[in-house]
Amino acid sequence: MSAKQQSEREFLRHYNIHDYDVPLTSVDLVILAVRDEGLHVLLVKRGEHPFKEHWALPGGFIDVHHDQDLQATALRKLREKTGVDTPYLEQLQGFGNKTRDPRGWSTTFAYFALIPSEHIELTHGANVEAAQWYRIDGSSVAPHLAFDHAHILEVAIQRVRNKVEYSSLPVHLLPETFTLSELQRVHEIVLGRAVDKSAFRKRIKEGDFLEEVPNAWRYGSNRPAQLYRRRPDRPMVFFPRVMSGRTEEAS
Amino acid sequence: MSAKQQSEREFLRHYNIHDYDVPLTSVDLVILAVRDEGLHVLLVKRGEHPFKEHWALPGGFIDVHHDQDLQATALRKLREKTGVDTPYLEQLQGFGNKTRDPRGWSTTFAYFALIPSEHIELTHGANVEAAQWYRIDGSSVAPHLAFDHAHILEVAIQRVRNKVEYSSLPVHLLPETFTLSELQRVHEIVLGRAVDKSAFRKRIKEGDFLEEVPNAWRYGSNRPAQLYRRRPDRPMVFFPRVMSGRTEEAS
DNA sequence: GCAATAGTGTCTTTTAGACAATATGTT
DNA sequence: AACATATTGTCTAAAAGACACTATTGC
Repeated sequence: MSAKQQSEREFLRHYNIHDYDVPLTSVDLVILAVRDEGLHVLLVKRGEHPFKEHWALPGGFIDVHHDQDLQATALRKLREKTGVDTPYLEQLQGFGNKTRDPRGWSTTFAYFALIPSEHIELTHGANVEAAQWYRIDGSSVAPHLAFDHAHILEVAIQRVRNKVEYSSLPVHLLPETFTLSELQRVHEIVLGRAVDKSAFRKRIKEGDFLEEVPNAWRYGSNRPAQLYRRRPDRPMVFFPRVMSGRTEEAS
Repeated sequence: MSAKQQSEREFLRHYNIHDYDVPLTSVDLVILAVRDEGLHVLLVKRGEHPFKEHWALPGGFIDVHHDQDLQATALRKLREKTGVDTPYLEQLQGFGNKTRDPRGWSTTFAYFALIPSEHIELTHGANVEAAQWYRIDGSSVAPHLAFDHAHILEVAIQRVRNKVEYSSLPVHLLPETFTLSELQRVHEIVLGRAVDKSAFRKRIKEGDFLEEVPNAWRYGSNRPAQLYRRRPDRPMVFFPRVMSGRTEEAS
């Protein structure tokens, strides 16, 4: 072993994180789903201090003994609350300051997850009294949430709305298979405005991140619609142009 | 005081962060500048363990007694290294896992800063032996950096390259006043390819985030060029379309 | 005048938006 | 056939790319 390594080893032997004043570090989740023609976020009622009895984003501390990385912490929390195992999960942003948590300097890594609304069973984990879907109306903010969670939620909604304009993100709000009209509807719901059918379909086909499910159709009292599914090899597509959206409101 | 508040107060009296196993939390900075016709990142040589003597991104721990929030920590670090006080500063992403730091589970909030290359004085703060500008070539990664800093740098470069395509970001790499040609050159340097003059100028004017400096010109052995400066009321502009960039390499 | 860079104009290409037309199922 | 929604086509509009042209300085 080199002298350099020896020296580093010596340093580590005496290092103890408890000797330092460090901030709290947590992971919080903005879990989004489309249900009942509206975008919804999952909130939980806190069962423990601080902010006991307040509604909050699901989240918690990193388990330094079991979590491999931040994403693992986020996935663990998501699984605990929803049972969903393979969502679309993306880091939103970090938040951290002196005042957001009464316990002291605190930071959080906020993630957002998109999940298909079907077959979600809300489970009440430890420290949680209740969980519920809260509808996102316009750009209005949620009611009074614990910590700075109202702010985090706002940032998340903005990010998702924005990303819908130029990426294939919204497919993750739909189940395995879906029709183009259903996909268009999801876009309209998230954006809060109508989208031109023809332009939308041209754009999606151009993006080439979907494939037809052979011989699979959605039937109704009208012409059947082709079912599509995501192409697993194209997890995310970015369009070179945003939907400029001069179109009127969604119906 | 309500029973609820009483209860929360009681909880906080007994709370002590040192009772828990928590991860390390730091803030790291990717400081970028254009100098000598190339994009450069500021690296420092670590003076302390771990990774003593290794090159790393500047950064450090949150000072829970003095820093108000994460941004303040980042600004403090930036000021310590460069003397720059009002850069463009944006949070890049959080990174955190079990293995990135030999001291144990560790997280970092990575920021990137864009600074004009003029009049930067590199200062060696505490725990730092040396600081230097490292040139970013193509998409190649930096040499062996401490921790996962090579990865963080890579993500930062990607983010900046991407953002240059659809936003007014690059003005922050230039001094107070500059010509459109100089701005175009910065775009070309960051993107690594040539940009069409006419299209570029139309786009910039369309964006309307610059204003002419009255009666201010850059002289040379050619036609003088109008000097421009940022419009303070339009800190960032996003274009509805990316520069698709079918153009050849930069000269 | 010549070199060099600043700045503009014109034509083409691409893709979204508007909106009409056609297709195919159910009732 | 009537209806409802799926799917496609046609025309227009907006903005970028290619590239040529003009403008203004120093030498």
